[in-house]
Amino acid sequence: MAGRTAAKTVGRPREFDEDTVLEAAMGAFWEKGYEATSLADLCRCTGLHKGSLYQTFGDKHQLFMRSLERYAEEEFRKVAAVAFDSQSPIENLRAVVHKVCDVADEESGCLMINSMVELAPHDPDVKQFLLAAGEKRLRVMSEMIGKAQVAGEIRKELEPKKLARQLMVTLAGVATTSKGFLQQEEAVEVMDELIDSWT
Amino acid sequence: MAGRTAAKTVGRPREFDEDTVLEAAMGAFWEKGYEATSLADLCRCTGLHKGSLYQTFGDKHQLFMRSLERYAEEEFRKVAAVAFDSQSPIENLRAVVHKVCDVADEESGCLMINSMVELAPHDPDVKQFLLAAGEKRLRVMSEMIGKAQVAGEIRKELEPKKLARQLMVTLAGVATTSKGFLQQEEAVEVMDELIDSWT
DNA sequence: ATAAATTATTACCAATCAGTCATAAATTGG
DNA sequence: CCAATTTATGACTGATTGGTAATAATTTAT
Repeated sequence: MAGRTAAKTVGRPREFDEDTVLEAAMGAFWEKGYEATSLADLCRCTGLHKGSLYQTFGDKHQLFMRSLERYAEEEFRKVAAVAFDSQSPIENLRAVVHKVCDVADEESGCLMINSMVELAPHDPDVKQFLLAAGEKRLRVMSEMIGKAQVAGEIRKELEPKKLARQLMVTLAGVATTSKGFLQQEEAVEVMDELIDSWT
Repeated sequence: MAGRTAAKTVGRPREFDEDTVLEAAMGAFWEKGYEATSLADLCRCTGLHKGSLYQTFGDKHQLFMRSLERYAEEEFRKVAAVAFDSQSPIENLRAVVHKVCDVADEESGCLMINSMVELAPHDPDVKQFLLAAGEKRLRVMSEMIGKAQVAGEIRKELEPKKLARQLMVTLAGVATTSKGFLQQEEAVEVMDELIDSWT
């Protein structure tokens, strides 16, 4: 099995770090959207020539998918990192939701939501990926809500699945309205008020 | 002042109805987004040559703004039309919200929300227009919520402005997730559950 | 040193982009 | 009929699009 660093291979070695390049490309797609980001833009922000970009990632669409996947992983990691800070399940839920609200401190929003709006209806790859990512997040939130109910912090007559869906839809709304129409503090307030109504 | 029908003027008469053309253009922007809609697309769906398009509406961006304005007016008209059907203020509010949920029966979503995500952060004209449209809708909803409180249908300790914001953010979430991730009946359920939590 | 393999760079491609312009056609007013 | 005016049409831009191919550079293995 190959080690974590690049195995010695024949041929001219790469002069760039694939992950660094991917992050730069992701940033461009995140800020401007898929259609509005040209290959020239991607070359500019990665420092690579288009030849290298194509050789490494394939075409623009494949590079985008890699960017989207990378974004989703990174976002999940950041959010999950605060999911066990407290002993109180509902506080953990709040922490997770607040973390998602970090999208609202810049106007780029969330790459997943941006792509859902711009691409999902006409791009099967994007749609399939976002469906899976959404289901995963829905599962996690349902679980957290269930735990909070066991701890007596959320009313037991409410269905975790429905509450999780409520949470997801509202968070999607936060991600879209954060593009210059809702301050971060307002986003947090909106989410807190929703969760408060469950106690 | 000119009458409502085209005043007799010198020169070759138009062979198309400006409003019909505008509606066709709006449909294209709605379905594919601004960047992904080319002038060739617009010519195809309107039946006009680009020369006529430019002479009548100016450039692509102006045509888009006209489309967006038209969409906003039409949407508001449709929604407002059901705002007085019942004697019960909260039922009227529900009817309005359900009407907005009509966006969820196709995957094109809402042109205003689509534009908010795709364009608002980098297009001052779009942002300004959407800010005004959003404030108007927030005002209307606050008023309706206030009336429902007077009628004793919504708890009086809740602030209408905050509830209206809650409604708007959740509706924005419905519009984005309706692009293949949320069924219309689910959208209605989400909105109803939110309003139920206020009673 | 040389061959093989891989990457970097440049030149190049057809297609499409938004936008303009000249011309033809159709109307009204005189 | 003729002049003025407006619209319809298609030809025409230069720039940019995503994508490819040829060549130069750099490495390892022999």
